[in-house]
Amino acid sequence: MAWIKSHYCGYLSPSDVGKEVKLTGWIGRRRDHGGLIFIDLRDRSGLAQLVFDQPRGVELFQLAESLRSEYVVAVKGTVIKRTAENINPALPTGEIEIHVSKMEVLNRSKTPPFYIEDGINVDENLRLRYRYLDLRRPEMFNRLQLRHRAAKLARDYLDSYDFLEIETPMLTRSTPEGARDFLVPSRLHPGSFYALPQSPQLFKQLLMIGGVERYFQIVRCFRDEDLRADRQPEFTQIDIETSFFGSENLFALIEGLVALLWKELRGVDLKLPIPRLSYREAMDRYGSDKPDLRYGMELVNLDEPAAESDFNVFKSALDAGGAVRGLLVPGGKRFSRRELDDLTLLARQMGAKGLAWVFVEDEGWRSPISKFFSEPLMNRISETMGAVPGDLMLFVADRWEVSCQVLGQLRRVLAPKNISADPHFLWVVDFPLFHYNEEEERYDSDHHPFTAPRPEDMSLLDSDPLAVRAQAYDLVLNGVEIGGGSIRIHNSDVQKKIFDLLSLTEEESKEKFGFLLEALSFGAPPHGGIALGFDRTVALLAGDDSIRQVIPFPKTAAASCLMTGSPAQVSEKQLDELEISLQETEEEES
RNA sequence: GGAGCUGUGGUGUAGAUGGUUAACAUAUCGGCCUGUCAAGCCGAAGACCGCGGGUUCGAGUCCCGUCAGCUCCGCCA
Repeated sequence: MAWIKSHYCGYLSPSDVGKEVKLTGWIGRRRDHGGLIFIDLRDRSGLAQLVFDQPRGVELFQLAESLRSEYVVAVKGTVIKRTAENINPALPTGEIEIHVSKMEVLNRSKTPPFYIEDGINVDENLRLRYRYLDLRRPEMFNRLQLRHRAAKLARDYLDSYDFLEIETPMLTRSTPEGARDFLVPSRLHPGSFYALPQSPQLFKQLLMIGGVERYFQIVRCFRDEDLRADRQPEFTQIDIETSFFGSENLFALIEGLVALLWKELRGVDLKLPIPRLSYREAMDRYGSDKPDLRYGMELVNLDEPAAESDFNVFKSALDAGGAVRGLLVPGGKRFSRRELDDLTLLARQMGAKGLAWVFVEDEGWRSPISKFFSEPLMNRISETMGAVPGDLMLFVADRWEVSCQVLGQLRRVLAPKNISADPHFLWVVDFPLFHYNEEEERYDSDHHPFTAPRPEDMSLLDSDPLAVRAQAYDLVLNGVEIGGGSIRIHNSDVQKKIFDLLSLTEEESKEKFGFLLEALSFGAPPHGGIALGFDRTVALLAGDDSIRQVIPFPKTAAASCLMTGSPAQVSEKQLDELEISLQETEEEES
């Protein structure tokens, strides 16, 4: 029997009744009644019920009796309409079944270690070790399919705007700053190493200088940092770069793309344009540079009333140029002393010196700090916060960033339980160009060293670098950063100046980035771009919390692959060819 | 680098305060069964409780260490 199927199992319908079909797939559940056997035949499309009984041939029936889970078979049979009482409304193909006339077992299978079906509850360990079995589960195949469709939509969309998909090197050079690089030793240059790209950043800029004008790439990136539910050592970006294309054009382009994805893949109509918040405002109102706008609980500025209190913690923070911010927790009276202690601990871990709390009751404040506040002041603060009896108010007084960030973290922890999954997109713009690196005692790029300052802030580069705003932007969805980009520096003098401010010596910047500085001096067009985190985007489209769900073969939290056993040791010969010797591992003496 | 949670037949779980034959469901194997779709009924086999120490007359249970998975902090331009 030829193994080409005439139909997919899951797409058979009453309109196929009477047809002779050829099906291929895997054996799912088997219901053996002795003289009558029902078998769910599964392929990537879904299930169809096969029926075997004695009168249709003893040999075929015996073969059907020998079938076990995950055997691979090809069958030929007739699509039959089920009688009314035998219809299974829970199954898309529940109105029909296949009366098999011929069957070939193409392969047998060991008993799988877990059920090949949706909604299973097994250790992720097992799923990762047997990922190929996990991928047979419909919900996993659907994720692969969703990912494919998202990629295809993005490609076609960008193609329609004249973007070219262009590949860039995977073996490139290590650059300072940014994440830790994955290094690849060079055999032809012993002692030298390639780095896998953290992103194609420099290459896409060089493509702009190369006259491409509109580039994109759905590309793997590598960062040797610790993992999270939304971070893998290798991940995929939709990487975009354009020339002669200001940030407004870029926003419109990306908004069109995400609207297309959500429309086609989720049936959701996004309201465009996507709202924008400056970094400053996002921090001030939500305590985060990627706020989740699906719920309120905005932070409240209490600088003025706090200054009038006798509470030294508030006053000294304000005197030092800091800020006092409040977070209202509606109905927060249910919090126990112990839960408050946990919140305080969290606040301390986030860098706050402490956390002040106030229960608002009918009689007024119940709080360890109430003695520092007059009655009118307490009322004024409650009013500013919008608090009513039964609510809990949390206050942090510290440096502005700390006050905001700590309460922003608490806002996330204390978020309402049943927030909708509706997509709330947001652009966060006007990031600072630099932040101060206390450890290294120098300025670091907030985004990356090729980000252009806002033109009106250029003069601040010399006087107050930390006040310079960048032409950088992040795309945020429901509290998740799904993309970020910037307008780049296209002038070699400005680029030199930035390198200088980053405390890169002329020698260093020439050594590491000389090719870029030279390229910028040959008529570099104004350009800029963005990269969307493809794994995160697909995970959000799929409604998953972890990007591992939408990556076919992901790594564990310790960055290993449980299926292949990578990373693994290599042979002496391989190391010799690379002139690499391993250090003796130090045995602990105890 | 740090913190927390988890680890018991193939799988998912139960095993208060330490007590001798580690329980249940499901899967598996065998038998019966012609309308099931989580098929049903009967029976069988299957676990040295992640690993290594320790405390104890006695450890799945308590202690220490270690490994693995997950989550978070640091880290991620």
